[in-house]
This record gives sequence, structure tokens and C-alpha cells, in this order.
Amino acid sequence: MHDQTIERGTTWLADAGLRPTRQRVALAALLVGDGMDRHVTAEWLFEAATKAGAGVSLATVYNTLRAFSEAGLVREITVDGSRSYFDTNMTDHPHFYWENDGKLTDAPSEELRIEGLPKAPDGARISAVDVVIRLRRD
Amino acid sequence: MHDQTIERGTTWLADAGLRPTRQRVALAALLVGDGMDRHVTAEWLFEAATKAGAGVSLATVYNTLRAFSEAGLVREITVDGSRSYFDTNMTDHPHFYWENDGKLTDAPSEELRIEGLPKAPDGARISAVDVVIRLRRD
DNA sequence: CTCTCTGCAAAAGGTTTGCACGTCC
DNA sequence: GGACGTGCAAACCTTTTGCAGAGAG
Repeated sequence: MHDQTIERGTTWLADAGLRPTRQRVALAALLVGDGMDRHVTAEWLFEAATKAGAGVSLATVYNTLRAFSEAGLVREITVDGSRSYFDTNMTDHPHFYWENDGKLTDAPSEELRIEGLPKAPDGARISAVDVVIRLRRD
Repeated sequence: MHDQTIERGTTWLADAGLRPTRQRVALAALLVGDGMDRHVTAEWLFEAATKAGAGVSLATVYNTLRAFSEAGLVREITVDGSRSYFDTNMTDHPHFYWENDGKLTDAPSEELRIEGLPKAPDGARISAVDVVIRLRRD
């Protein structure tokens, strides 16, 4: 793994006030090391970390993803009940969900606008608006 | 349970070509018997059925909800990874998800329009567009 | 040195499944 | 009669947790 890759992950952690442990640095590097947006499941990240030789347990991947999520570094996205996806792109943006193979990708739409969004009922505030476009291949 | 309630459920089943077994009729009556839209979890429906004296096992509730879902009678909605909701309103419409208490309701918005929706990539078609407005109470 | 993080294994929670029996047409 | 539906319990899968030891500041 390149130094720059690791450094980017370290900076990312520091910005959120998270202690840069070996495991977190490794996972962060896998997530944002190349500067691209990524949609991962805990299982995928665990396998990637294992392949990369970072000794990280599955429980730690889960704990770490939750920590990242609470620190505002990733956003958790639920599309199919059985698995959670974590997105490194924190902006509100729509997703494609490929029902056939259970993959989640960004929908290429900078122009998507939602008109007539209901306002939050009294005493509540909108914390996010999730838009998932479900795709089916024949 | 009123006759009309049961009849509405029976018709609903017949329209989808599902065999009207005792259990299915009971569950259908609970779901659409009063003609209102409903958002239920398997657990909720199981308890309702039990309270109503319909001897239905939890596994059957799951199997039945899946059958209804595949027959196009209800739509499965996933908002939080741990539970699935089933909505008797099959039209594409936005939902409020109350993060504090894990409830799902219809968002009161007939005017919601999505502008600039990306078209489906080649070889795929859009099967649904899910819009979930997440609400947080203080 | 202290507080937080990690790893393991075990538990939890929701959902599915295998199989024998019952029921609908 | 034959295919399909049901019930139970066990299996399954993802995620969380308890606790002891390791590491960061």
C-alpha cells in the first residue's frame, strides 16, 4: 500500500477526531485511499483488509464502520434488509440498486431534484432523504 | 371480524391468483379489510393475527408476506436493515421513517415530484424508486 | 498510567428452510 | 389424488456484545 494512500486515510481519521490505530488506518486507506467514492459492505471490507494483509477481525470491521458512521465519515445505506452498505460520499445523492446482483452504485445524476418535499412534522426534523432507484436486468 | 372485511381480503387474494387458505384470508383481512393503507412488520402482523384468534404461526406470516409480495399485493420496504416493512399501497410514494421509534408512515405529499431522474442504464429497467424521508425527534 | 480499541467467541435478532402433516381444488 | 400450504424447530446470516488483553496519548 502506498504512503499517500495511508496518509490520506490518516488525515481522514484525524479530521474526525478518531484515534489512528493500526486497524483504523488500514481500513480508512482501503476506503478513501484513492480518493474515489466507494460503497462497501462489512463483509467486502473485511475480505479486502484480509487480502491486504491487515490483521483485522470481522467484529472490528463492524465496530469501525459504526465508529466511522457516527463520526460522519461514511453514511450507512440500507436497501435490502439483509446487508448494510457504507458510502464514503457523504452528500445527499441518489443510488442505483442492482436487484439482480445486490450491488449499490451512485446514480449519475447531478440534476436530480425533489420537488414538493413535505416539510417535517412538528417537533421533528429531516435528517436525510434517501433516494434509491431499483434496477432490474433481464 | 366482519363479513365485508373478510370478503375484501378474499377478493384481493383471488385477483392475484393465490389460493384462499384460512391463514391467508385471515392475514389479508387484517391487511386490507378496512380499505386503508397499512405498513406492517411480520412481527406486528403475527401479533395482530394471534390477537384476532387466527391460529397462524410466525413462519407462515413470513411465508405469506413473501407470497403476497411476489404476487404484487404488497411492497416490501427496507429502511433500517433489521426489519422489513410491508406496505399495502403499491404505488410509488414517499415515506417518513421515524428514526426514534422505528415507525414507517406515508409522507403526506401528493405533490412530490422527482425531476431529472437518471434513465436506466442499457439492459436494465427501473423497477421502483424508493424515497424515504428520515425524521428525527429531539 | 489510563482510557480506548481490538479480538475472539458467543449471543442476538430477524428471516428462511426441511420435513411431515393438513388442506384446497 | 395431487399439488400446494402450514407448523414447528432448527438453521442461517448479519450484526452486536462481553470481556480480557493490547495499544495510543
